[in-house]
Amino acid sequence: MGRAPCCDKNGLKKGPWTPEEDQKLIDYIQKHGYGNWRTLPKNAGLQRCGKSCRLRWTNYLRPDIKRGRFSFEEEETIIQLHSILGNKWSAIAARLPGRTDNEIKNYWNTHIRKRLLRMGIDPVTHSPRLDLLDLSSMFSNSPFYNNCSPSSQMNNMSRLLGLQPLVNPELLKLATSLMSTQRQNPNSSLIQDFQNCVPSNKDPIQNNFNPIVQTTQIQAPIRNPTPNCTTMTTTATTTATAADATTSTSPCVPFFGEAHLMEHNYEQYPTNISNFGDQNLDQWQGNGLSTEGLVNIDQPTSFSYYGGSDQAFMDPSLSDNGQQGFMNYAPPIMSTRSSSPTPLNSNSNSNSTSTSTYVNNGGTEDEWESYCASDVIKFEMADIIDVNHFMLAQSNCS
DNA sequence: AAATAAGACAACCGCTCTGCT
DNA sequence: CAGCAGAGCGGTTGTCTTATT
Repeated sequence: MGRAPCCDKNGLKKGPWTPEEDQKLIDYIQKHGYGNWRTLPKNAGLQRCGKSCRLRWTNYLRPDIKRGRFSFEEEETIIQLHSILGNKWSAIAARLPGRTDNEIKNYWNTHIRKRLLRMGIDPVTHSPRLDLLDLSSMFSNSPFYNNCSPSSQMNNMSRLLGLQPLVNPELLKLATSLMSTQRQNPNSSLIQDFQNCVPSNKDPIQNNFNPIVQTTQIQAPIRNPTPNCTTMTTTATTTATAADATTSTSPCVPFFGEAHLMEHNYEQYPTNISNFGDQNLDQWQGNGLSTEGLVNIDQPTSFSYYGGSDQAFMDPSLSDNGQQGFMNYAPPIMSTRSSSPTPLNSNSNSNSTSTSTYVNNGGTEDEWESYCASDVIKFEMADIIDVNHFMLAQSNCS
């Protein structure tokens, strides 16, 4: 038996709401509260269906709705959260007080999405749209290319994409090795393991996404800089969901990290994604990968951006007494251009001063776009940590 | 100044999922 | 377990404003 329609459509008004209708709805809800949307319009004297009333209330009339243009900070937050949560507009809206999911969705589709596309950023993956530039096929038939090492191949591609300084050659080495492995043996268990690590996405665009990016995604640095801090490990050979994640409070020991990842003996491919240590980070930076513009997501107070100094990393004192599985990582999250050196989501009450770094102090359009391009090291946070956990921690501290 | 196109935003539609009874 | 209400989502349409011709 099918579900009964939410309303009898006959005689019910559609289209834009009039001020009178708005007032009726507001008056009724102020008197009786909302709920039972099916009977509400009749009781309120409205010729609307309950769903329409609910949407009008939640998207427009609610007293805590903030109208007006989105600020840079809000835009930053949307992009960050979207890179973590995807199209979970309500979850994103929950982190943007006064904004509704519909409003954010519309803003995303009409502004942010278009802008990212113009800049060559895939708004779904938040990564450069290498899928549109399948350069590997351009080179794959070239003797020059075939004689190159995988890292050289990727470096060449990166140069063509203007990404040269942004990607750790060692990471590229692995990625390209994986590519070649995949070419030679598409059913390679290693490739499957990698793909298992990368969250499946029902979005066909993402499903078609170039595995170059996907395989590099899991290698973003996760860092635990101090002893006795909470670490989080995930199982790389399974889908790395939050349920798979385990935490421990054991002293931070050197983790397998990048060097381990670079093992070309794929039989020994690590089963744990662990932290990205100082040495690795230094190497990362030494290879020209700026930490600026990378997001420190472990802070329970808010997102913030790495400033480039070590102080910008996690302070155990901020990690909820080590009970939370916070971790630092260099995620896909890009920084949008900031017009002023204002800490992103700076919370005046936050004790995260050491991590309240600034959004790309330069602030030119080119710089902003280059940060977007650096997003090649996308890290699908949502499948690594429990986003709700993270969000809860955030709200606990806000 | 008028017509048209483009952009932005509000609202709707159809569907799935969840929680409650 | 079935039925219902509500929430949420992606996609789409309608309306209004602004820019362009």
